[in-house]
Amino acid sequence: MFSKACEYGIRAATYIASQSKLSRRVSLKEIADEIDSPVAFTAKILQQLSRNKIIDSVKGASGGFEISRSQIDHIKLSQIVYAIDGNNVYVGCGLGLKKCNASKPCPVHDKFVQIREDLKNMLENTSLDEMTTGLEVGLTYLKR
Amino acid sequence: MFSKACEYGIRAATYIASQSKLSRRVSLKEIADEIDSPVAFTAKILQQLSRNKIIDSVKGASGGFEISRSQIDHIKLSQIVYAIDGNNVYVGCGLGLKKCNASKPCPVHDKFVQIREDLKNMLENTSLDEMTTGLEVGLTYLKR
DNA sequence: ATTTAATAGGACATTTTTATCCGATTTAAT
DNA sequence: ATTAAATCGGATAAAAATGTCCTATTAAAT
Ligand code: FES
Ligand code: FES
Repeated sequence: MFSKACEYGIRAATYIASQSKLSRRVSLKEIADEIDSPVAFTAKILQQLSRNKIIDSVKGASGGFEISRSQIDHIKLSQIVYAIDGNNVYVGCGLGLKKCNASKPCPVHDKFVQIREDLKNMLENTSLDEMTTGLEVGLTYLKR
Repeated sequence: MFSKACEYGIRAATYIASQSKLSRRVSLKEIADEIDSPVAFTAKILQQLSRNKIIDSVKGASGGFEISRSQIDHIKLSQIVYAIDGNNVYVGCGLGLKKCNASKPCPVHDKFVQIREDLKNMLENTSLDEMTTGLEVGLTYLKR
């Protein structure tokens, strides 16, 4: 569904958001540990998210990653997925045809578009804040 | 969503089914041409489908690939996806946690499982025969 | 000023996926 | 029997995704 990079990206952003809500800036190492991801690879993904203004990075001693309260409320999963995996999940054909388009559809077009739209709507309607609510009370997890 | 191999596999099986309904056995070359896929790679995928009893292969001169009428009616997309991509699309966590399980769910579990189940149901309820119906009348396509 | 702890980013390595090549085998037709 | 047309299967190659390493840069603390 999503690339590994994207999965790590969502988990990382969610963890950063959860800690930012507690006014804790977090380090790369802590993030990788908390989401069970490879440290150096996670660093690359955090850079991408930072360049895309999804998270904030602070360099130097006592630096780390954080997300502002307003961003926590406004950033949706769809933006993270788009920043890392691009738009294929939103517009690509389920059978890999060069274009997905109702004027020359593949045999699963109608059924697939429904599912793709459901996924798109889910991602567009899920904020980082919503991602953190279960975490805070121990109902959901970022590793297992 | 699906691997390239799986996309080619579905398209190939659909094309073979459509021609088998016309009592035409088709060659690897013709299949690759009709679904716009790399010939040698497609050969590997057809072997997989053949070993999994999803299509029949006939060796030797005038050989090729075909699907029996009863198989066309009862093979579902889910079986093709499973044969090539395994079961991750049916049971995997959307955020890549090692296991997806309601007892220790990731933050998107509930929403993701819904979409995953919709996709699963769609694949389980779409037969190869249904895949071919639009093709036959020029309403759907396997390349563009 | 120096040290220390952190991210940034380029280069490199490994693994997986995608794709190609070629000889072996099978079967129909001659 | 020989030839031709086809799949089978192993080896290899190329590309993409995933992962690692190292140096530069930044900024706080001393
Ligand atoms: S053309 Fe295949 S999903 Fe739209
Ligand atoms: S635990 Fe992530 S989708 Fe179920």
